[in-house]
Amino acid sequence: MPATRKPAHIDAEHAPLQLEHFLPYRLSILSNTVSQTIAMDYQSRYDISMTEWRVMAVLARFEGLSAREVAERTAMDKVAVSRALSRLVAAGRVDRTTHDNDKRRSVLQLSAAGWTMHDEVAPMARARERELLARLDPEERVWLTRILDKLLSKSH
Amino acid sequence: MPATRKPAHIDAEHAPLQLEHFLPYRLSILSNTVSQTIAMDYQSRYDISMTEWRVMAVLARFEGLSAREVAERTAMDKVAVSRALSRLVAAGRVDRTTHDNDKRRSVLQLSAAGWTMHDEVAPMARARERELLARLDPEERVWLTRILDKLLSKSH
DNA sequence: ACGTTATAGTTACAATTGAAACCAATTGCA
DNA sequence: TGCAATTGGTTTCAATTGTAACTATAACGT
Repeated sequence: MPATRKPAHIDAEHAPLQLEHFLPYRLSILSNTVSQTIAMDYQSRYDISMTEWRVMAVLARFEGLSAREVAERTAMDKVAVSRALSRLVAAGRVDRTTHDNDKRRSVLQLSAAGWTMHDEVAPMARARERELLARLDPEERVWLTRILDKLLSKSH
Repeated sequence: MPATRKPAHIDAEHAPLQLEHFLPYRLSILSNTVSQTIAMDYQSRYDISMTEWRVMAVLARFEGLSAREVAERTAMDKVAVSRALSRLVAAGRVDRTTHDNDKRRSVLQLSAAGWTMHDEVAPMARARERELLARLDPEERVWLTRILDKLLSKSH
């Protein structure tokens, strides 16, 4: 138990950062904790990574996307999407065909097995989200949504 | 420009996740964006990673920590800390000695060069944090702090 | 004091990730 | 047309990270 420690510099000479009050650091800790909790749910049961799950999630909502479109919607880069897809296709969770009018593009959709898995994982993910939100008052939940909307909006 | 796309399933049969409204996903995007912006500031100027910067930040506040204590305060695991430290010591930014009464423990502190760098980077990091917070109203900033305090508190 | 267990930190090896180069198909346009 | 530039996607190689094993020292229990 390392109790309170003497700060290196009591004077403001160096003005060191207080990590535990530094917003970027706090966001990083929270995000990692939350994502890891959810990831544990599916990584143990199914053999799937967070990136693969995100790809499946967008394909559940939008059928027939190309890999590039998946990349856009998941905020992943195209290499990561390519790798996730090759695993998903190999595992039989995603069907990949070629676009009729553009042989470069792939046309992606969940397979039957992919849907089955999705329908098991999606409720778990939502349950974790609810758990998290349950720690806030209704009022706080509204503010959080509003704050994230602002901070995530592209136009600065 | 892929306009609005037809959802794969209009009926609630599969209840797909809406990633863009899913809290864990939004936290992840925000956290990554923010951290990367700050990291760009120092990665280009100095040759240093985010983990190394975090180690320096805690050593700026608390002199003479051991590696394990650094790990605790940065929420990094001990291997990551060990690696960060070996680079920092090699680069002459951190001085490492051995604890008098326990030869296993290291005693760490920023070197003069480390302090110089710290004093240049810390204000930049704070400036980025201010930039981010400037996008919120004062009221929202208060709520955000309160919400993060709650979500980060250990006792669930 | 002595053997067992625990702790601090590093090393080694595998798995993951990132960046650049690459291939193939398509588009733009002289 | 035909050829340069662009786009969709994959591959390759290096760098980063994660996990387990390991070394050295210290603490504990008898």
